[in-house]
Amino acid sequence: MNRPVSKARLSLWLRLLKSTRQIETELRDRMRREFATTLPRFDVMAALDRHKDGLKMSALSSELMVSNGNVTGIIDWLVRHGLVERVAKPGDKRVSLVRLTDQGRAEFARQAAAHEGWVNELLAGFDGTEADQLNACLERAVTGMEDKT
Amino acid sequence: MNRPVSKARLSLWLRLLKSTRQIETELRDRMRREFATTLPRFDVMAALDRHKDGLKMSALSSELMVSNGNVTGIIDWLVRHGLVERVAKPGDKRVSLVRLTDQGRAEFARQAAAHEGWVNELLAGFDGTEADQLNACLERAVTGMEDKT
DNA sequence: ACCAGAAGCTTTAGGCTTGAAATATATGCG
DNA sequence: CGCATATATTTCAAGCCTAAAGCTTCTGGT
Repeated sequence: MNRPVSKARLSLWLRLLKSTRQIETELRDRMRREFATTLPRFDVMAALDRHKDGLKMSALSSELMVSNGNVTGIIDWLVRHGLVERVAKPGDKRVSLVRLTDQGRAEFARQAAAHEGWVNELLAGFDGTEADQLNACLERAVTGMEDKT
Repeated sequence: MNRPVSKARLSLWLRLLKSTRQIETELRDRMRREFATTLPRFDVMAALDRHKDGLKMSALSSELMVSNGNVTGIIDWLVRHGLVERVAKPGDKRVSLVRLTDQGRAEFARQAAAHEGWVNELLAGFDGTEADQLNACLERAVTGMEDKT
């Protein structure tokens, strides 16, 4: 039927979008019901947990691929609730490093365990090999994309 | 290194999220610069273009996998700008069918052509076979997911 | 030392998104 | 018919997100 490659790529893009949205919806729902929190807050805490010695706001937003100003509000909330603290960086008053409090670390550990279980369940359709292959495939293809933007 | 399968799935999920976000960001940017519009508006118009004889609001939101109330505001905007019209369904005053106007159809055709080109360019890292395989793989795995939700 | 420009963060305006409540209409059962 | 229940949509409050503008602080060249 002579389907041009651009149609195949468009289909793939729509599928990618749909799958991601479906999984995200399910995870958001469980996060809300089980922990009364949101996915963006969880994502921020996950990034901070990966960087125990603190992250700059700009590093945080680029790691999460969201805009700079956006993170401010989420961090404000986490600080208000005692899960995160801002630490002035000695020698540069512009920078505020941000990191989990002990309470934040404990809370995150609870959430992360559940989260990993949910993802494992939702992606049960992929076995280990398949998951690794897909991961590599996406990484390769989308990494090459960055030049063009 | 005995990496459990749940870690592979978690990695895949993070990769999926990151790739999708990256592509979405680029598409949003181009839509804004070239057509002064947004991705959600484009998505709505695309759905309406696929259903020439009109869609119920509820069918629209379920097709796009977004919440019911959400679509109302987007449709309001499109109606205000003459791209979409609401048509009462005879025999059921609750329902309002919604469809593209001639102007909407023309505008969408312009945008869709550019959009397909952009996707084709951004996903150039996948050849046709690979795109089809990935598409099928995602469809299979995520379709099986739906039971659990 | 001065100061132009860069770097880091926050604020703001506008739009998207959700879940829940509210409104309006339809349907079926007694 | 009369009314409970279901269906279709909108409204609402709260939170997420972006781009752009606005602070403050640093840095390097003169």
